[in-house]
Amino acid sequence: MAVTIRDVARAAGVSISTVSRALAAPEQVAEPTRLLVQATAHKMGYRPNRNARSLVTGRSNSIGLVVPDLENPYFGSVCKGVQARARAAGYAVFIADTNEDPAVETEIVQSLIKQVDGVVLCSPRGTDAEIAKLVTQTPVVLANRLFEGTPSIIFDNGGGVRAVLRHLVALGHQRIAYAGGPESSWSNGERTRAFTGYGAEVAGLDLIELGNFPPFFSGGLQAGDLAIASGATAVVAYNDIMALGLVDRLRQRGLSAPEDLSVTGFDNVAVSTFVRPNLTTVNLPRVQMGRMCVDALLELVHDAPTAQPTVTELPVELMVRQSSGVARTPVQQELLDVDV
Amino acid sequence: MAVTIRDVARAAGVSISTVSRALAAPEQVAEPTRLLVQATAHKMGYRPNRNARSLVTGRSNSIGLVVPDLENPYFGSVCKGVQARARAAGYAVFIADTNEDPAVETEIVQSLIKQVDGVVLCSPRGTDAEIAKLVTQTPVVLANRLFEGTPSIIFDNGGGVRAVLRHLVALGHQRIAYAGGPESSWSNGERTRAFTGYGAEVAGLDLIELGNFPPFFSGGLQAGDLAIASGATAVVAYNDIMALGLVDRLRQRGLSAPEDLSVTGFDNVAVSTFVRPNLTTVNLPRVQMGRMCVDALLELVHDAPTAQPTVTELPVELMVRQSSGVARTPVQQELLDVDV
DNA sequence: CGAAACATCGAAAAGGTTTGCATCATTGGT
DNA sequence: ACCAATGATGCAAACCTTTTCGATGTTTCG
Repeated sequence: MAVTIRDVARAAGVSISTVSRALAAPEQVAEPTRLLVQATAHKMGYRPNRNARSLVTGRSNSIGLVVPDLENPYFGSVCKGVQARARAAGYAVFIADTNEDPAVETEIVQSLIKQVDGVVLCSPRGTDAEIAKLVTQTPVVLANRLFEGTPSIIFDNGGGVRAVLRHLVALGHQRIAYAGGPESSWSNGERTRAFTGYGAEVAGLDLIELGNFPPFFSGGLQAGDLAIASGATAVVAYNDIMALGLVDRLRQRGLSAPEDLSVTGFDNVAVSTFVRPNLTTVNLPRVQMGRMCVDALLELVHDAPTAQPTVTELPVELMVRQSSGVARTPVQQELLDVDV
Repeated sequence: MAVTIRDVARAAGVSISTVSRALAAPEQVAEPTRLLVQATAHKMGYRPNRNARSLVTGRSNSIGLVVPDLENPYFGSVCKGVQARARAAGYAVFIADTNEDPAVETEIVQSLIKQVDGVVLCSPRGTDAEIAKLVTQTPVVLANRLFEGTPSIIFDNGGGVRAVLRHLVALGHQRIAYAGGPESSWSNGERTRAFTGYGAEVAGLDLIELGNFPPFFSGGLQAGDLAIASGATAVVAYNDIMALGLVDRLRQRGLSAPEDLSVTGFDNVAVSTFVRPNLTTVNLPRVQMGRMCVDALLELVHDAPTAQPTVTELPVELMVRQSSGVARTPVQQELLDVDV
């Protein structure tokens, strides 16, 4: 059915090996032969069987991409970057959605390993032990997660949080709350740490952790009431969707952002500019993260022994928009005075 | 390095073929042997080399998924469905993002063909001729597009539009505008046709086409002014994001939905419930679409000769929310009277 | 002119799996 | 007790390619 290298060889009157070389390593075969072979191959529409090639070379020219949830636009962006860069490098991309389930994650990765040259693990939910086991089996690059000895691409979460806080402080906020994401999330840990750490850097701040919430709209609704009750004048949300929920809960309670409470998000997902008030948030270069993951992975695949694992921290950018404003002075601050 | 079928065979004290059968065709091997082999294979962490398998069977057990834009949550959902179902069936998924570019689309599909058993083409932007050529080369299932002789999964666009219009008419709207999406979009064609067609079904309606707009927030902003100028009391937008833009433009002009103008969307993307007013829209079961694409494709791959191409129309659901309300009677209708 | 280096190409192995066919044992029927 | 049928398992070919190694013929240099 399909035309094989054998057919080409016969048609061109040369050996199989010559055909292989004429196409893969042209400099190793004499000009006339090379031209003949290339012409015949092209005329017959010959395409090397990638499976056969992979079987002998041990390389598949494809990579795996594992994400927790394909429906989440956050990961969609990363996927886009990964796919684009991989394609440019001649690699195909296997995609896997773990449904946020660590068990599925390990299982799915295991089944991928055999058919790819390496894996990009995006925001992995698995334990360190699981990752440790994985990295012994195949080249791995981590996104949004650190693991000793494995190349990682991460965002400057700390820088983002500090930029937000600096911005809020400049607006006169002193009592600021943080509405956290999932406890198991690595980036939430980073952001929480940066948040509380900022208290030591800047004197006179009153930083409140509201707790951990599901990183969805509903989580923001929950956090909203706590934020109001906390007496804070500004809330930093773990991500944009939560910030949206927060803003909405404020409105439900007859309050509004930024007049009564400043609200900030994280991620800068598209929707943050589609709503009123536009969300002040931190832009994360997600597509670029995808691209860099591929770069790091291919480097690992090719120069495996020499390359030393590095962690790349991508710069983030504060996007000041409408949901943050000057701290309100009235009621709440007076209450605070009473408190003291 | 990796554990092969040979290792398992040696460890279990059986032949290679027995191992192969014990795992792939368990009914062909005696109970005790089967259990022994399965146990050893599992213990050793044996995973069949898919390349070797594909080489001999001629099947890759993987499918290709081609989408216009991975960053678009619409396609993210479809991807999720495709991936989940494919995985359940033991198939891996190659993903490809065409960047909405027809040229890239054909190019990328061609490079995929040789390494997959079939392709799911989601909302293809290419011409019919390109699709015609493609379907001769590999099993193909189309999503959001019809092509003679090729299985397709589509949404009941017409039903969705009619449901929206029925809803608006019930609210007293008579002069209704449609803000179209890209001219080249198949589903926009369907929706436009249903929109204009509804005028014939229901007497006394005044249906206005505002034109074609980019299916983004910016497109909605553009359409907003035209909608206001049209004197319509309700606008049906091609999709949710445009509807968001429309609502925002209304607000910028000092108007609001649904008081001054009812606005409806299409797709029911997550964000449509995160905004005020919540968007009245049409829910499309996108994840299910992904699943059904895989079902159709695998059927095609397995029973190729017998199966006759079918088009499956997925039911949609009108989600009535806040952005649509009773038609306003004042100013605009009086102006209309003058007009007549 | 001879030998060594080189350029070119072919033969053959290797890669891991599936599967048709052969073999062997067991069972049931006569 | 023998034969046929059935069931379980092993043998070996085949899938298509890359790549090592060696063979052959050619050039270069001393």
